[in-house]
Amino acid sequence: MQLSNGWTELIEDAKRQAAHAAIIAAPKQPVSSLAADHFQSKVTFINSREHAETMLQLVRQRAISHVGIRFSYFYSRPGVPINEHDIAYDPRSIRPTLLALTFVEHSGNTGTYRFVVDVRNPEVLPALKELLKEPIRFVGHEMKSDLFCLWKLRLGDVDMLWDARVAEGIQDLGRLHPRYARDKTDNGQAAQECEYEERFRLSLRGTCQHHGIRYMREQASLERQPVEHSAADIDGVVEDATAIASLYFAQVIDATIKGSLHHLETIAMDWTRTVARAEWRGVKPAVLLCERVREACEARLRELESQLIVFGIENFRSHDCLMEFFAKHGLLELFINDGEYGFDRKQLGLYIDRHEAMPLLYAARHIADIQRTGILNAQLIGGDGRLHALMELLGTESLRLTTKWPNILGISRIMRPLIIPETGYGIIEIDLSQIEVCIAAVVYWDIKLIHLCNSGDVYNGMAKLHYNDIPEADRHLSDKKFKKKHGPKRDCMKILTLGIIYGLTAFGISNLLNISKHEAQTLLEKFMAMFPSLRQRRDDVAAHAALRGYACTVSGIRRHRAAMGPLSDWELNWMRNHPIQGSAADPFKVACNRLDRLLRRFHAGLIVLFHDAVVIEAPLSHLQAVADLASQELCRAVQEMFPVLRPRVDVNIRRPESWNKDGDPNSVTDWLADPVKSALKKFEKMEE
DNA sequence: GAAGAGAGCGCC
DNA sequence: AAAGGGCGCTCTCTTC
Repeated sequence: MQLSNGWTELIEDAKRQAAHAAIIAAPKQPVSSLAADHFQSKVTFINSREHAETMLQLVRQRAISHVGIRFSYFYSRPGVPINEHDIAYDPRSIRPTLLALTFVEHSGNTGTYRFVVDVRNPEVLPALKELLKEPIRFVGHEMKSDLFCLWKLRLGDVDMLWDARVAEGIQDLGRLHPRYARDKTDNGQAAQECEYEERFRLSLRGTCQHHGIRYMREQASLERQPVEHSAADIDGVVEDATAIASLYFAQVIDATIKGSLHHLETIAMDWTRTVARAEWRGVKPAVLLCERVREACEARLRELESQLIVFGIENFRSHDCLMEFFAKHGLLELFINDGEYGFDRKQLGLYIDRHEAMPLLYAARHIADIQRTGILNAQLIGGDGRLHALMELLGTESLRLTTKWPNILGISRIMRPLIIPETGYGIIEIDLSQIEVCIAAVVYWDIKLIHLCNSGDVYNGMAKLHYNDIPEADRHLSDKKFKKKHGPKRDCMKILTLGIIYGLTAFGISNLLNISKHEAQTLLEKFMAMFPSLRQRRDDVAAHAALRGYACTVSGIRRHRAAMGPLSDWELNWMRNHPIQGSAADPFKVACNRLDRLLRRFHAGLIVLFHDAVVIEAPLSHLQAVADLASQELCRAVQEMFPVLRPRVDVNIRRPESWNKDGDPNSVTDWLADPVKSALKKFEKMEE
């Protein structure tokens, strides 16, 4: 390990900070006891250095349990309209105006001390910075914006935080899943009502209402720039901070009752900070390359569209147009599936040589898809030249992250080189290999599967067990060579394994492998017979979950069903899956939380957080050290939580000049050379 | 004309 | 009878 590199910078940073701190933190007078009563039952406005230091002294003298914090702010850049309802703001353009702090004291002198700090006056900042280092629980609501304000003001971090929105969101997961609303289907509005209800439930007002705390404030506009603080602004932000402070104990008790306190304390709260920092940091788009991709898409699509019109396809995006076209050529029966006609790419690919128009159609679909790549939207680039995708912590029932504007997690693999590092930096990606299979093995405690997971490529191992026609000599090949020689067998094992995790049926397998239902059934039976305890425990766990009404991860996060009566197929599926998907997220988040702190010494940072992989932007001089550290932390976190596992990582570090898949930084330029040919690449071999 | 549903595609 | 867990995004078509 070469950790020593980064320490030089760290120490220099510390020296600079120490020199700075010596100037600002030296107390002017000896410490004297402040009359605490004086600060109770009123709001103290802080707009000078002297007042800020008094506040700091008071906090240090009192036995504070926690503090509710709330910034008021606006965005100096106008937001980018995404649709009728949503506006994307550049987080870097945030302008904090006020900070309300409600300190809660619970020993002897029970009560609160309420302050509002005018953070537009730089004089108050040094004392504030000191205050944030105090070992107090800082409680916020949707703390991402509070953290952005702290970072904008260069006030550093808060160590112990509690996000009341996250705490609320983690309880009762699953109850408002839109699927329940849809299945009841008396009216189509149900799903939307679900979303609205969820939004209200997680709002400060909704959360206060749930816990019986009085709170009536309306949210202020984010683009209005207050010239002077009105009394209403000040009252409002104080009311927020005070309500937030009141929520803390109620939520801790609630979380204790519902079994999620441990998860909140050890994973979720730090995760909010980790994710906020990734959003704050953003990713850098290769602007010129994006432009070239945009132009290529437009040009090629125009060509393809006019060619398709010759064949009578006026609009290749229209289902009806395709129906008409295929009916005219007597090809419609190729696309029938369960009484419906589907023209998805798999089906088009299957019959690509049935008509001259098919390849054109296939290519047009592909290119239209590339055109939708979110990072091509130049409007979303922030003032710092980077894309700050919105990262939502509570976007899924399994507590995986979701991203939007742009959906950075959904960028097609070949388009990843559109993300590049800043000058002097490189991009690396580290994946936990086959982690969900490993977690399934542990959660459902199948010794045989655990052993396979620990002894190398798990799909290779399964193939060796499953197929008895593999020559003895091949069984001792390296994973890489085995994979190359017995690729199809390995792929089959992979699909069957995903079947365990995702609840695939024989019907689904027959579709995926293009085999008959009967063959699929036989294959699945034989496969499941290899792991009898996995099957048994998987069904036991689901049966218990059904009785309780919720599935549970290893750290105690529950996903509830919202219906009574017998389980639907879908519910059975997620009840089997949630313990795996949700539990796999835990060690991943723990590792990211540690990396969020550890990478700072290298001036490196996490930029994309997948569900089992991290993308890191790091100075070229420390690239290897950062990769080693990240690999180590990812493996360590898995091992701490699941000591029986021997996790491995895949490190993609060879071409750090861009984000890429499997070390290929040229996938975008290759695509640009001939987009149509690229789209049809998989059919080339068939023609030869 | 707005909004929802569904299809289809991308990611893990 | 349905048939693959978790998502975001965009386009078309229908409905209110």
